[in-house]
Amino acid sequence: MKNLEVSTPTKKRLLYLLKILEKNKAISITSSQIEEETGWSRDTVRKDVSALGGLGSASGYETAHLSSTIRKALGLDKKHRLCVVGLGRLGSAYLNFRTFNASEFELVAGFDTNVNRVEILSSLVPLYPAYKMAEIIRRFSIDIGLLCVPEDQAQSAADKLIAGGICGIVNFAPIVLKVPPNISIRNVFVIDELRALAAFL
Amino acid sequence: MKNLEVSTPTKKRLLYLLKILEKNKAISITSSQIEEETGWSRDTVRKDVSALGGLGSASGYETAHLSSTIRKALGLDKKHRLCVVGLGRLGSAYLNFRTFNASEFELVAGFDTNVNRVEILSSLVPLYPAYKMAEIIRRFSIDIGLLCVPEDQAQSAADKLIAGGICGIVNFAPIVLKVPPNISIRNVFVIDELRALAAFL
DNA sequence: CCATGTGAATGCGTTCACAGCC
DNA sequence: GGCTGTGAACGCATTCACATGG
Repeated sequence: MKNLEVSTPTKKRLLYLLKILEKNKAISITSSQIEEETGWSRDTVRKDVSALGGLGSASGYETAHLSSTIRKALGLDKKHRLCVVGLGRLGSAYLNFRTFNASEFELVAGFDTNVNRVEILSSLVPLYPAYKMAEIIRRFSIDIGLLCVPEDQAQSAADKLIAGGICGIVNFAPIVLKVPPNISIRNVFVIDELRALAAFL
Repeated sequence: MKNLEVSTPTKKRLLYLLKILEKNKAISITSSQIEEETGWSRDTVRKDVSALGGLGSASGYETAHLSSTIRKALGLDKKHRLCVVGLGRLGSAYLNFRTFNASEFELVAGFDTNVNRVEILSSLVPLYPAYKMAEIIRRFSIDIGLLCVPEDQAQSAADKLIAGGICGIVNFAPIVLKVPPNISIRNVFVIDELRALAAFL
C-alpha cells in the first residue's frame, strides 16, 4: 500500500470515526449516518474516506473493511510498547488498566524514583527504579511513555524518556514540556479540558 | 467589554498560551519567545493576541495583563461548579484533586449508583446517590460534570446529567456520547491519546 | 432515488509585507 | 535594531454541484 497523504484534520476525524465504527455492529454505514453521529458534513466524510481509496458502494461503506483500512492508513496496525513513569495514584491505575489488553498497545514496564514503591507495588508488569529507564526502554524497544509524575519532576522524567529513545509521550503533568521536534506529545490534563469546555460553552 | 469574535483555532492557542503565561515568571513576553515555546509563527501569535485589542508594546506583552485579558476573553473569569459522576478509582481520585482549589472550578458534589459507596467513602465534598442527580445539579447550579462511570453506564449517566441541566461534560468513558447540540463534550481517553500519538509519530 | 467520488468554488486561517512606534 | 498591528496574498480545508453507479 502506497503511503497516501492524509491531511491533519482528516487524520483526526478518521481517528474518531474508527472509534465509532468499532462500537457499531451494523454491517455497513453511510456518510449521512456518520454526519448524524458526528456533526461533520457528509461531503467532508466522503472526502476523508475517499482519500483512502474508493471503498464505498451504493449502500455505503462496509464497516469492517472501512475500519481495517483506517487502521492501516493511520499506522494503527503496528503494535506499540508502553511504559508508565511515576507510580502514584494515576500511574498505578494504568498499571492495571485492562483495556490495554484488547488494544494495539502493550504495557511492558513501570518506573518510579522511589525504590520502595517499585518493590512494594504488586503488578503484572515488571517495575524498575527510574535510573534504569534508558536501559530498559532500549532493551524492550519501548516507544511510548505515559508520564504520570508530579509536576515538578515531569520535565526531568521526560528528558530521561527521550534519552532512552522514546518517540511519543502522553503527559499527565500540568506543564508544557520542552522536547525536541521529533518527539510527539499529547497532553492530558483535566483543568485544561475544563477550561476548553468553559471557553466553548 | 464587547463580546469579541475569536476563531476556534485562536481560542485553542490562547488556552494553551494562558497555561504558558501562568508558569512564566518574567514580566513580559514577546511573540518570538512564544514562537520558540510553541512552534506557532510569530505572525499567528500576534494576530491571535491583537484580536483581544491592542495590548502590546515595543517590548512585547506584559504577562500579567495578557493572561488576565485572555481569561476574560475566553470566559474563564467566571466560576464554574463541578460534580463527579461515578466514584470508582478515577472518580474518587478527582474527589481529592487539590488542584481544583487554586482554579476557577469548584467541585461541589459526587454521585454514584452504588449507595454503599456513597455512604462509605469519606470526602470533603458531599456525596449523593445517583437518583438525586437532577435535583442536586439544579439546587447548586452545577454546570459541568466529570463522567467517570464504566463504559456501559456512561450514556445513561450523561442523560441524567443533561436532564439536570448541565452545560458541559468531561467524558472519561471510551465511547462516543450522544447529546443534544447545546451540550459541550470533551473526551478524555488514554487509548485515543495513544492512537493519536501513533498516527502522528 | 439512494448512495459514492471528485473537480470547482468558496471561505477561512495563516503567512507575508510593511507601517508605526519605542 | 527590536517590537506590535494590520491589510493583502496565499494556501488549504470545507462546501457545492454534478457525474456515475446500483
